[in-house]
Amino acid sequence: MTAGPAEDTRTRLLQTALRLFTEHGVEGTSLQMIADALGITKAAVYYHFKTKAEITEAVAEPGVRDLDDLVRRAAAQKRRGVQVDLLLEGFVDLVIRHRALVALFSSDPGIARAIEKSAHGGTEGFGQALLGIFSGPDPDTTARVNALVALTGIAMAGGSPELAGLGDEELRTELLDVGRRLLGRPRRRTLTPVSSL
Amino acid sequence: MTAGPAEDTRTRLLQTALRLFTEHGVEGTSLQMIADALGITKAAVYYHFKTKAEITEAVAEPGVRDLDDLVRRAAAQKRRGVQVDLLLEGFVDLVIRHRALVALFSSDPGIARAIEKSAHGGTEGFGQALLGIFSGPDPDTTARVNALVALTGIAMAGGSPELAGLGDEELRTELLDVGRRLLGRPRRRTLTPVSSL
DNA sequence: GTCTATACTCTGATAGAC
DNA sequence: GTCTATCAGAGTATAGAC
Repeated sequence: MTAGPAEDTRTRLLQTALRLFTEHGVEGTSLQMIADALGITKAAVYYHFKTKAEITEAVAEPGVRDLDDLVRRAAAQKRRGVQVDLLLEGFVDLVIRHRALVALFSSDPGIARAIEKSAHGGTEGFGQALLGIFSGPDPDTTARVNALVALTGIAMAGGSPELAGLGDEELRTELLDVGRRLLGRPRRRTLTPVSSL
Repeated sequence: MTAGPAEDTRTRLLQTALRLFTEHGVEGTSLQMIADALGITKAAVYYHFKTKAEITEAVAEPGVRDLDDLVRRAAAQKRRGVQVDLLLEGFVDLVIRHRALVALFSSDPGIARAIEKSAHGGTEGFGQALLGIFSGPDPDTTARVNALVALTGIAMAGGSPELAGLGDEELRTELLDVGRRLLGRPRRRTLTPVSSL
């Protein structure tokens, strides 16, 4: 948490790792590549992170943290409509804010597993928690399918290179629209800015 | 293509590989694990496939082949409505028929890359082709987002363990419904059976 | 506390004997 | 068609320089 030369190397390492992961995938990025890019040795990398998995977890951590916060905040709401709206808007904002990470996560099991492990402080993946709120209590099959398609579709579309050229605001409006349609929420203008989460 | 003892080992190898890939992911499955499960050595595996990537491609091949056929058949249709309906129904059927494969492909870049390489006989991934038909000519942003969400959502939901307990017919109905909703196609009863593709 | 040197095991992959 | 032997490179690990 404190600043300093050590923290600096650690930070540079994570930035470099994210870049290399994005370019070559997690599997396709070796510790040697990271070390070379930083001008240090493989063993030096190992000093900062005991395993490669620890690096992927640290890279994903900002997104995981935001997602975890979001789920807690949504779960704390009493009315289901508010719960769903808050979760949907928060999720869309999160996908946009962490676009690079989401793109990586959407197409790489290394990151996906890191997220499931590190998050929610427990055994259960919090994909379950998201789905539970989106599909509601005692959901029928249709509700479950719609919730799943909304969740995965928003994440995949948001991370897709296909839409990488879209601006944040436009992408946000589109993803919210499609999410509301799938979840049966009324379409409305929301004034919540992207930076509010 | 001919039957025989060689083909038998090859077949067993691919079955075993799919099972292990599903359990541990592509990256998490070593050639040694495959060899051990078959009671042969790693080098024997290399007799049947020159690289590990060749194994993942061969595992994915049945699904890739069906998808390729589907895209060609859809592209051959003249009217856009027919194109979209045929592609949607075919895609849903395909996801259901190759559930295990889709689950793997949805969460593993090893398989995803194998598919993009081996398919459509060329440089361009045929995810583009699917998207092109779904989003239509000169699509606006909304159409592109809806097509992306439909495509990825159907694949991810169909391959999700969350819906693994659903029967083929029920899953088919649900995925078709959500797909039609996203693509703006009229909901209708279709009599095309799963086995018709 | 930060890093280098070195080495160990396992992976994907190749060559050649049977 | 399968084996043994071997390889370079991966992730992991420790000892020790500074």
